[in-house]
Amino acid sequence: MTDAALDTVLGKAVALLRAFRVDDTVLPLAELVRRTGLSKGTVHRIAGDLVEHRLLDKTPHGYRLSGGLFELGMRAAAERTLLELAMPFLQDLYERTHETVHLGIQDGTEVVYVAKIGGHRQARSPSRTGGRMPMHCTAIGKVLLAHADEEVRDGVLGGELERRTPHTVVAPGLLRRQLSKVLETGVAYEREESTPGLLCVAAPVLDPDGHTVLAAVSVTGPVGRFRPEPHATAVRAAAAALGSTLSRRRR
Amino acid sequence: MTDAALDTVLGKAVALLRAFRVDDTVLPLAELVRRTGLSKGTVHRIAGDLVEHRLLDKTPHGYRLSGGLFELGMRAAAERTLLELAMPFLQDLYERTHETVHLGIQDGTEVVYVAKIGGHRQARSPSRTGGRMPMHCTAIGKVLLAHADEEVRDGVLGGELERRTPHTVVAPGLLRRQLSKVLETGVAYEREESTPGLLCVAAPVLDPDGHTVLAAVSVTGPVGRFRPEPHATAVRAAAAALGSTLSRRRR
DNA sequence: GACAGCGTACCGGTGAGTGGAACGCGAGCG
DNA sequence: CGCTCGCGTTCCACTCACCGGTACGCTGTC
Repeated sequence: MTDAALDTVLGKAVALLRAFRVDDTVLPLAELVRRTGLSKGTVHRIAGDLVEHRLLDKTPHGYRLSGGLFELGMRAAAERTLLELAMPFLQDLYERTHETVHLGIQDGTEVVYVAKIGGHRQARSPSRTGGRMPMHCTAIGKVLLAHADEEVRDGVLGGELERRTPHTVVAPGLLRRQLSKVLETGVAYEREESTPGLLCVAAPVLDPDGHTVLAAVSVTGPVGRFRPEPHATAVRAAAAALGSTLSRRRR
Repeated sequence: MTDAALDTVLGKAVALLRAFRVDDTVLPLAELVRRTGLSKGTVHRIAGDLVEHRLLDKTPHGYRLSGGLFELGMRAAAERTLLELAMPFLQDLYERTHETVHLGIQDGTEVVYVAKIGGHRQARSPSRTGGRMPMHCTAIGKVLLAHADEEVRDGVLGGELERRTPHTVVAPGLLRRQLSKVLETGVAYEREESTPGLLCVAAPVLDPDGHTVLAAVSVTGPVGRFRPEPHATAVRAAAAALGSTLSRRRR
């Protein structure tokens, strides 16, 4: 899982930033040394530089990603415009369902969540804005996968399908059948396949011209009170509306 | 306005990233050269490196901040936890008012917006998640300023108060009186002081123990249909509830 | 067809960056 | 109590990554 070249200052700096995993808040120097494999002196200096450049904060217990990085991240063009245009639709969808609403895009063989909104009673899901999940075991992932390039689809289906719960679909044949059903019906379901106790419906945000997926929208709720099927049309409608807004904006 | 040292690779790289202003989407190489003052060769190389490290995307028309940066930014500890904990309250507030809801924190002498949610009919405001505004002419800013350290308050009031609209309060005396009223009443108002046509109410998110401001919440709407006063109690309630949640979480 | 602006590529000198070693400190433990 | 271990910090001499000037090719525009 070690990524890019560490032989340049920049590479090391990025590695340092990337050493922070999604639920880390503050990491001590030593931990950074361990994760990056860099020498103590180097980490000390680079982390210091990053603090000066306001990408890291130094706390008594170690370093943490700073608000400057948050600001910078929110300027990322694609994600931000998608987020801003989508917000009203997600908002409507939330109001209609009062369940957790997600907006996700594809990146490589994974899903990246661009937005997550929910109320007080929201289902405890491990997803986070800016977080990642595998495609094969989430509703959003299945939607994206169903509409993805054949290459990506084969890549995912060909690789090892991680079994995250007893319900995770790991048989490529079954999954493939689910995906073609997604294309027919316009919605994908997930039933405790990524996280025990969670159910989910998702629909694609399509570019009406190019027939490509831009993103996917979903509604998630807990086993018990929540049934995904009744929300299918609402999710599909929200996603479709967002799709036409996006393509209108594009010209 | 040129910030940190450009004599190190890292400084240059950060300068390149920071060269993207809030509403830039894609910047050509030449523009980056202009903004950073670096030599063409250097920009070319560093931008290329940043692309390899997935902090920039290269498009036919130039470079843009990439999704990787978005992901990284969403891991910034303080902002993310604040955002996640606040979301349900903001959501409630939006549902109650159906107007644009903001969550902002103080950074130096400015406001940084951590969240902005709104529906289809939202007021056209220049604010953006991750964006900045001056403190003296926004409702959130006034709230934060009123509760800020004396040092900060004096700094802002002592400096030049930018006149953004004809309604902007630039008289330090008047502003100071407004601020003490904020402390009395628990809400701040803005009436077309930052943007023509916009009205706003904001309330502080206080740490009940330390009596320090953690953030501020606001509701914004357009002149005409929107009157801020009726929403004062709702905003105050939402902010207070968020405050006690935050401090409960802290221990 | 000349020109201007852009993106790309190349290169030799040099100082920024390197990581190992050494230090002080506090916590945990026998 | 003294020992030790892990952590953060500082220092330093070597060296190679980085620099910016120069040169090239391409694409529009007047």
